[in-house]
Amino acid sequence: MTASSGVHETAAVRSEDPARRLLTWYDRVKRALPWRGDRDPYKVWLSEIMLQQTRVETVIPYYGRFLEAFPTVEALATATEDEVRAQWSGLGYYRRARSLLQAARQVSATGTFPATLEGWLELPGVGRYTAAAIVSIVHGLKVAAIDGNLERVLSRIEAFDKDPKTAAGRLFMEQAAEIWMDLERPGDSNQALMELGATICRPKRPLCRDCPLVDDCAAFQRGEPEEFPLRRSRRRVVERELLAIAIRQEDRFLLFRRCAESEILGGTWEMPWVDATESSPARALGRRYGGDWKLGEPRGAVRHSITHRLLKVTVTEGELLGGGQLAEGPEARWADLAELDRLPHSSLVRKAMLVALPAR
DNA sequence: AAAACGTGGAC
DNA sequence: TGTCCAAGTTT
Repeated sequence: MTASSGVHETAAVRSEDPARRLLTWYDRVKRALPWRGDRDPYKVWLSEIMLQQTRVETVIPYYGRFLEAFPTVEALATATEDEVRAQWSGLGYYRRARSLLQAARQVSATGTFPATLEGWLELPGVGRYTAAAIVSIVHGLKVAAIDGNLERVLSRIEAFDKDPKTAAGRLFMEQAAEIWMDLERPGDSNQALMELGATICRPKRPLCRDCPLVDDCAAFQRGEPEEFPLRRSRRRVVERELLAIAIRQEDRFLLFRRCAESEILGGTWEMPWVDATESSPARALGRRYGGDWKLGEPRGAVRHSITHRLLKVTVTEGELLGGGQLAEGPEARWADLAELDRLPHSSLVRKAMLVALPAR
């Protein structure tokens, strides 16, 4: 690969080699993040799970609150799923919370955290990236943690002309990352590359003037850093329309707990909804939540649509007949507005609920 | 291998 | 307003 061109430099100029320059830059400008500078496996693990597909700024408050609620892996292991879910609420990708709890129980039963890449990979929710990040930071093992930042940074430096997500791309990334690994500080090498990707080598409008590696960057020399990394064509977004029924009692809303964990937002409390293509929404509601439903006629002032990614939600008023489901219990309960603020899926059901409020 | 999985910020 | 996409993992 092209980045190996620097290998033949003499020892005299070694202090200026790109990997050294990267670490020097990192030491100078790295952000002071709550999980930085702590090699406690529990904290590093937690931070890495929370950071999966989630921005640093989003994670910070959750990280602190979670540690207050569950200061140790033992504390987490003895928590209930609902307690963990409550701390995770709003962070997204709720499978992570379930996996985290399962993993905590595994670790607690074992008595100790893993200390190898393979050991970490056995924990649920810990994939190749996360395991690599943890062992490099916590145990100082020389393993590249290839995340989206690394893929972008390395694709640009090498002007790599393939999708990093392909098998060939992944192999290339592993080899390219190797060059940037400092034997003394593998964790910092990984974090430096990630920090560079997050703050300088951004997806859009990278700050190449401030980049410590600009002289090593093939994409910059071509004048088209934003063209990398190459990505396979996007799949078409298929929209699915849902009908959400706002069942109110003054300022409280009826929520249901859906049982299937495999569905979207599985296990969380939700507003009753059905697929909008159902020929008989009332009957579909009965199948989904039980009981006999009768839907009120949608009124213009109340009916409202929002679109969220693959979903379109239409809110309408409805009535629930047959009082059995109105009682609070494991399947149904009332929630007030304050609680709605703490519900996940804020862009979807919560907003749908709020627009269903009577006009002031 | 491709899809599913949440949310919020940027443009 | 719509699109992109972020410290990925799982099936």
